[in-house]
Amino acid sequence: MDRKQEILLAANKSFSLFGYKATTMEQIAKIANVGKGTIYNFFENKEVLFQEIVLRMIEEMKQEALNVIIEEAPFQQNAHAALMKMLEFRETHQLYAKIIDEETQWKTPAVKQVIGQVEQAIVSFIGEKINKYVQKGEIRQVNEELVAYLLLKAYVGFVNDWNLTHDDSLTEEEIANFFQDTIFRSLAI
Amino acid sequence: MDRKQEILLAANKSFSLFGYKATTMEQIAKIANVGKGTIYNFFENKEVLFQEIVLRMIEEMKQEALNVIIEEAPFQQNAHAALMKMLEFRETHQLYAKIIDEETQWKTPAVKQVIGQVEQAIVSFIGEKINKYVQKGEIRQVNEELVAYLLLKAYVGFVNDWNLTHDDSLTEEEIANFFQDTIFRSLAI
DNA sequence: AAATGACCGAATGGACATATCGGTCATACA
DNA sequence: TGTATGACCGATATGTCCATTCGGTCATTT
Repeated sequence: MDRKQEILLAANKSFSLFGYKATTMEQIAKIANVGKGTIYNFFENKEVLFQEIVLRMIEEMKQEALNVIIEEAPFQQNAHAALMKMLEFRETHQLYAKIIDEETQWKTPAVKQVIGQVEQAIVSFIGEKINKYVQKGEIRQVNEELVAYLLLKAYVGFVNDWNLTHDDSLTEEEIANFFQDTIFRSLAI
Repeated sequence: MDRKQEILLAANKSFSLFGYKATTMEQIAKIANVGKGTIYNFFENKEVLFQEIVLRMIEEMKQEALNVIIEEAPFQQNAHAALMKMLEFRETHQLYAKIIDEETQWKTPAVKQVIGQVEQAIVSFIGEKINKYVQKGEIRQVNEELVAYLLLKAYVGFVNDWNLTHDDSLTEEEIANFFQDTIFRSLAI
């Protein structure tokens, strides 16, 4: 397999297992079976490597969402299906939320930038989809950025934050049905 | 004025100005014009003092909300009015979010407990109001806890988190109208 | 009975030495 | 000639003192 892929896999494994700070470039190199210097042939630095992994995860998630969206299906059905698909990866999302949170506490501008990029990537993807259905005339005219932002915050809230103050998680169905019943519903014409 | 009130005022001022850690009990005592020991006649420890301040702020907010709610008015109007009233205090809310966030980074169970209490107090207040309108038959039957939780997360999201990735804040009207247009709207029969 | 500040032990922060890590680059290698 | 590599370097983190500060107590005062 090509070295870049190996490095990404190794880094992903190490970040997931030990978090950002506790992962060293040497460790990644060892797992990937490459020299430390090789990593720097592909990635500018540790921060960028991490960013690349996160951004690739988002791309994967976009693809997963697109795979369950049926062009001719009504908005509600597609929204529900896409959300259920995302929820299949909720543990992964929680894990990355935790790692990014660990990074956040440390307040460098680079971290803020990563968070901004992640948020922007997700919000603009959701925003585009919302917009498509607005144009189709299937849902009301709304500020798609605000709706997308709300959806993201709600998702993180129920998948991640909820467990901080509640003993048991909400099930995928509870979450998806609730979204269906509130936010998605409010968009209907 | 009674000493407990003086202490609360002094502590509030100091926490707001310097944050939790940088505020010392001696400092509070000095501002309040009392001996340090006196504080401990009213509050078990620093953590509890802070908690008391936050919980009192929530009580104030509840009162402010109740003051603008008109018993006979429709749900949408009251929800909008209450939200607009809360938004008058958004800077204060942001400030306390920051202080609590500062505390959070430090991960003691006591902090988690405070956060839990704050969340629970807010969610159960909103939940009760939601429930009232459900019983009146003005809004759909929904899981009031989930709706309240969503409203809280959305509020914090737009008032607090939004500014982390955007240069300019949303106006009170933008936020309130958006809520009206999405979450509140979805509750209508 | 309530208020207080001297007092205590624990926690914090500063200073300094050491270790570790991110990142570079001269060399090896293909 | 271009890619891979690990020894090397400077910066940052970690560990270790010790002095100071702070949260919390309590004997004394009011």
